[in-house]
Amino acid sequence: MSVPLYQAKAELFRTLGHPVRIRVLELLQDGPKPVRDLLAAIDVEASNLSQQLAVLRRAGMVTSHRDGPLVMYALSTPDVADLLAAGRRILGAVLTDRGALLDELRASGTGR
Amino acid sequence: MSVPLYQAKAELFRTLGHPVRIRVLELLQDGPKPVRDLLAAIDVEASNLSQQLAVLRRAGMVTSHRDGPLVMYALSTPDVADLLAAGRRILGAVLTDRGALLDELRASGTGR
DNA sequence: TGTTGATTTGCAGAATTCTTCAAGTGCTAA
DNA sequence: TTAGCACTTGAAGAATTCTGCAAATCAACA
Repeated sequence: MSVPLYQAKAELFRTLGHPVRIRVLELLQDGPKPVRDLLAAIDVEASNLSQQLAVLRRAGMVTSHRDGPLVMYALSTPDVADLLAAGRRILGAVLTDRGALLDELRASGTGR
Repeated sequence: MSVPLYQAKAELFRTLGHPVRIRVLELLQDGPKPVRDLLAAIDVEASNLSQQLAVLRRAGMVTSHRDGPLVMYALSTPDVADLLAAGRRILGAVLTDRGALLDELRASGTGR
């Protein structure tokens, strides 16, 4: 398999590797939203949000268009929702393993 | 939703945001493998591979154990395969959109 | 035409992540 | 017990990514 392909895959995941970007995508799962709403929901500076939106745009994960005074954003494909769901599942699996480990650690006596 | 949760999700995806780490996970989909095999398949320095394996281990995505002179690695949960598959799907969607855009760009005449 | 609200852009410094080199550990077999 | 794979760890410099501030753009409206 070609190296550039691995590169592309890595970049795709890296695009999701930021809390603000994840939140934006999750909010957009419910449908298109103007920046103003994202800003109200996320607690980040406007310029920072805009930078993160630019990252998502460059990666082709969202699209935007101006609607009067507002700029609307939307997921470019509903597949994004699948990816987020898959992420949630793994996080669940990993965290419960961690939890189990933590319990085991505590039960083992001396701790740390 | 709590901020640490978004942090955790972002870290999960960020873990996948590296070509070598992606390749390792894809290779491990076929079953456990010793480092030596990964090294033969990936074209990266041993110490670098080891660093990337450590990242995957810390994130809880793979587990390792020594088997005689070799160290074996395995996916910690098969859910990882789903995530990779979801990634492939989105990459497909995004790249075809890009392709379409590129075609449109070319057809439009002046280019750029 | 002058303002104001909404969003983006350009940057600089801080923080992270990558890559590589050198050195260290664990196991096996001569 | 020494030699030699198989891997991991530590550390430093290079490269990339984040964050916030100031300034610019764009539309609508008084």
